[in-house]
Amino acid sequence: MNLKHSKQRDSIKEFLATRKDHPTADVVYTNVRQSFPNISLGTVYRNLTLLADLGEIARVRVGDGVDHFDYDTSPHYHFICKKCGNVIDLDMPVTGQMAAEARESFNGKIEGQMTYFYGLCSNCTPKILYKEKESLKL
Amino acid sequence: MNLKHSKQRDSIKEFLATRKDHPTADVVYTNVRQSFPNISLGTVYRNLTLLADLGEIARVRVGDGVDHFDYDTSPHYHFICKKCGNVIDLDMPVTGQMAAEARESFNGKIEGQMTYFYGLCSNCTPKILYKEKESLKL
DNA sequence: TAATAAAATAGTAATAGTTACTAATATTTA
DNA sequence: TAAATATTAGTAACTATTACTATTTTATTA
Repeated sequence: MNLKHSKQRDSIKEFLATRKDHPTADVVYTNVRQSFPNISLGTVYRNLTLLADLGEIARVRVGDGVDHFDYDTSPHYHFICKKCGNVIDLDMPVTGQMAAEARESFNGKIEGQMTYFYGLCSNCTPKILYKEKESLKL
Repeated sequence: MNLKHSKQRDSIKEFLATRKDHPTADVVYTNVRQSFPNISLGTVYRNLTLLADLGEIARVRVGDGVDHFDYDTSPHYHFICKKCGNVIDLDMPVTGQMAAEARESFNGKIEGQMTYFYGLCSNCTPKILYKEKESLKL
C-alpha cells in the first residue's frame, strides 16, 4: 500500500506541529475543520493512526481513556493533571535504567516501558496566601 | 452513603482473590456468574469501581484499552505481553526515585507515577531449537 | 493530456468498554 | 416488624474508536 498525498493529512500534521499540549483526536478534528469544513472524524482518526505508525507523530496514553497525540516523537516523559486533564512534557532525562532492572527479574523479553506522572499542575495547585498560611499555623 | 453488605460484592472480591492474572470486568462477570447466574455486568463494574475506590483492590491500566483488576494492592510493577495480552507481576522493588527526580524539574505537585513494561512474555517468546539455531548460524 | 489504477475521503454504521437509569429487592436500623 | 436506604438486575445510553462503502483525489502510464 503506497502512500498518496492528501491535503487533509498535511493539515492534521501541521496543526499538531503548532501545539505542545498533546491534543486528542476530537480536538484535532474541531480545529482542522476550520480549514476543511467537511473533513470527517474518521479521516482524522485514520491519519493520526497512520502518522503514528509511520513514526511521524506519537500516540500518548496517559490512562484517561482518551488517546492524545504528540508532534514531538523524541523520548520524553509526560505529566497528566488529575484536575484539568492537561498533558505536560517533563524536562527530565529518559534512561533505560528501570527497564534494565526489570529485565534482571523477568523471564521474557522486555521491549519497553511506559511511564507517566500524575498530580496537580501548577495552575491547579491551590495557591495558599500568606494570611491563610498563618491561620493554618504552618 | 453508608455501605451495605452484598453477597455479589463478596463474590467478586473472593473471585479476584483466587487470581493472580489481573482479570478484566468481563472475566470477573463470566466467572462470578457461576455462583450468581443473573448478576448483571453493571453490578460487576459498580463493585469493582467501589472496591478500587475503597482501596481493597487495584485498578490496573496497561494501555490495552481495558481495565484490569488486581487483588494485590501492594505497590508493584506490571508487565503486559504484546502478543497474548497477559498482565504479569514483576518481582522488582518499587522506588520513588523517578518521581523524586521528576519533582526537581516540574512546577506543580507530582502525586504519583504510573509505570508498566511491555514486550513478550516467556510463553510468547519464540523458542529457537538447536537445529534452527545452527541453520541461522548463530 | 487522457485513461487507468490505487489510495483517500466523507458520511455513516458498527463496535467495545463502561456508565447511567429505574423499578424491584436486600440489608440494616430502630 | 416496619421504615429507611443501599444494592441489584436489566436495560438504555454514552464515549472513543474502528469499519464499511460509494465517491473523489492523487499518481501512473500510455
